[in-house]
Amino acid sequence: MGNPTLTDVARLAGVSENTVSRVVRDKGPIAEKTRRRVMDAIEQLGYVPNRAAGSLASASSPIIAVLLPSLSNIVFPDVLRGIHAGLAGTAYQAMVGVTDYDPEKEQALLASLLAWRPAAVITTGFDHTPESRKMLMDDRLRVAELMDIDGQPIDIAVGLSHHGAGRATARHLLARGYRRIAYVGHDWSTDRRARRRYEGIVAGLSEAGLSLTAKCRHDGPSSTLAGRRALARLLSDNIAVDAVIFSNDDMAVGGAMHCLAEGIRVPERLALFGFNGLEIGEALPQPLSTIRSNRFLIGRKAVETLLETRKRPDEPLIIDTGFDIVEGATA
Amino acid sequence: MGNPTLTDVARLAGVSENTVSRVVRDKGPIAEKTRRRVMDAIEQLGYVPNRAAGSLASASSPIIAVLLPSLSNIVFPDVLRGIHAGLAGTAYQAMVGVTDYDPEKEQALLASLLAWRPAAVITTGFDHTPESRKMLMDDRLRVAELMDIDGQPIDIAVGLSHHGAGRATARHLLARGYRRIAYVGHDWSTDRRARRRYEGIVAGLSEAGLSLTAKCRHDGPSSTLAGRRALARLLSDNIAVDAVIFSNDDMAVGGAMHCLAEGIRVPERLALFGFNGLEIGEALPQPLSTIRSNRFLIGRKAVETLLETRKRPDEPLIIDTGFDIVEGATA
DNA sequence: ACAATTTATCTCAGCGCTAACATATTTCTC
DNA sequence: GAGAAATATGTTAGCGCTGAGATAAATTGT
Repeated sequence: MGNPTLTDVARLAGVSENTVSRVVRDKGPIAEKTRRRVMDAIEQLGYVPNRAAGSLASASSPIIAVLLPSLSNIVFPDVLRGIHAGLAGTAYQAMVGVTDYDPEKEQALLASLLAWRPAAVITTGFDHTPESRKMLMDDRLRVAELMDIDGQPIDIAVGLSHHGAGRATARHLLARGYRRIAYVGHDWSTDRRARRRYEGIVAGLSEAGLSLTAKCRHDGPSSTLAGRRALARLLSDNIAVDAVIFSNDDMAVGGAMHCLAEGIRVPERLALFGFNGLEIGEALPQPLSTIRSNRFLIGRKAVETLLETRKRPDEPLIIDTGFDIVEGATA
Repeated sequence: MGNPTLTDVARLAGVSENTVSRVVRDKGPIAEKTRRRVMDAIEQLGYVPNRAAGSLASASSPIIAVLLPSLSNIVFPDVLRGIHAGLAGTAYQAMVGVTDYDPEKEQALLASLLAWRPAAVITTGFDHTPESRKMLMDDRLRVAELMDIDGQPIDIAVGLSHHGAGRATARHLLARGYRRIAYVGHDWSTDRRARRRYEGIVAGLSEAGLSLTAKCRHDGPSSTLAGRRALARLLSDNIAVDAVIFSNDDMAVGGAMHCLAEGIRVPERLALFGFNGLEIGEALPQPLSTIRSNRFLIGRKAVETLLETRKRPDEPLIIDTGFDIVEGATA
């Protein structure tokens, strides 16, 4: 019983423990002959280094703590994919916690993840409890705040301007001649970025001297079903509307389904616009007009930047992964 | 600099290190008065236990290694949600690796995750390299193999019978009077469970003396777009077909989109059937007929069962989370 | 060929915690 | 109120690895 340890390998290879350690970590000069001998011993014993011991001795662990608000729609799994892509081939491991958009939960998870002395923390947005903020302020810790860049990052922020995306949406629809624009959204007490986009939309319209013709907010998380129902509700008020901006693609796809079911001609009678650029939008009978957020890129870029240097930059760094308007056929 | 340690807390509280350790881990008898004193000291110093040290000393870590084939569609994030739900409130943490359906990658990730001496490993399916299998055989390690139960588990398996689900699909369509049934699928060299369902479909049809009227396989991962295109291709052959079974809901939703775009009446002219029971299927103009796989439950149940007892059962345990036919309106 | 480098390896203390056992303190029993 | 039993706390020896510095071996320059 008991897995083989460095000592076992060292004994078998006839070298000191430290030499084995150096071979394993590929650190410091090693004679090729010695390396081979050590590698053979490792192979023979099936040695797997004990990371707990390594972390303890080096006072740092190859762990990246990742705090995501949710895994319920594909957005954050996409970010997570990006994170894993950035981590692939390194010795680092992601340790994920799900906060359910709750800063208190974030704080609790953060405390428990910090117990591993991670090399970095990846979290979302700029809303943290004061306690969380205090923990994240520690200069020895790298911190990435993802998704949003409209704020003051602790260390680095990677994402896009949601206000800008909202504004771009408004301008796009205005340029296409739509004037009676409505908004269909979901609960943004949790999803602050949806709110930022909304504010951007309002700002964009107001620059043209306009405002939203109507709005309808579903009181809960976004979903296709919610979008479908919310659009139905909005239209039942019989206010003249020629375009609807949805809080995201899930909602927008639901809206498209409502139009299909009710025979509402899109975009002639009603234009639809989403946000995120999900694959499902492309597969609709008419591809959804939307804005592509580069979620995978956000995750990957965050990891790459964090691993680039062990130390924080002098000034908080903002990495804008941008967004693209996807023309589609619904607006 | 340097975080406060057990020793610091012990000194401040005027007790021995071990007492602090026992308070922190809530283990062994502690006088209420002592506990309070220690807690105060912990609070005052902002002490966070070092898990690396703990793991080293106790030769086990509160880590659950999770190996998922993909994060690209919502299926595995759903499982992961279940895992996190099961883990919430415990001291355990999930450490996730993504294998891209590649047993070699699984093996590499497994080796690297084992370096943390996790309490358990959660992986998917029964296909592992011999080396992986050897690592998983270690009796001190709990192992859960998720998604499928048609096989011989190492320790426990949690999931559903994909063969059974395929068979149920065939029977359901037969009972509804469909006879010319086609199959539209994706690449199953990686996704073995899709293949098992296919085999179940064939078996179900064959019990009624029938076989598939036509089939079309997209050479790549499943997606809405792939489903849409594959159905178009299938129908372009002009073979009389009155129902199509898709390898999963992503593909089926794509198929539904094709029908919407082409004005094919569903289910009168063509019935559609999926697999998974995704939310998007419910939001279609006609709710998709499909089979609900209880993905969240699979993840949660796996964790709960693993944490129930530290030791493996004498006999490999199979936990059937079942499946439900979702009637829908497309078949 | 001898010192000055460079390269390769070793020695050893200690990271922060836990397990096992020893010891002290309180509570009960008759 | 003495001893047994239960409860509460302390002592000590590592867990397996890494970092710093010491030492040895090979290479270079002159």
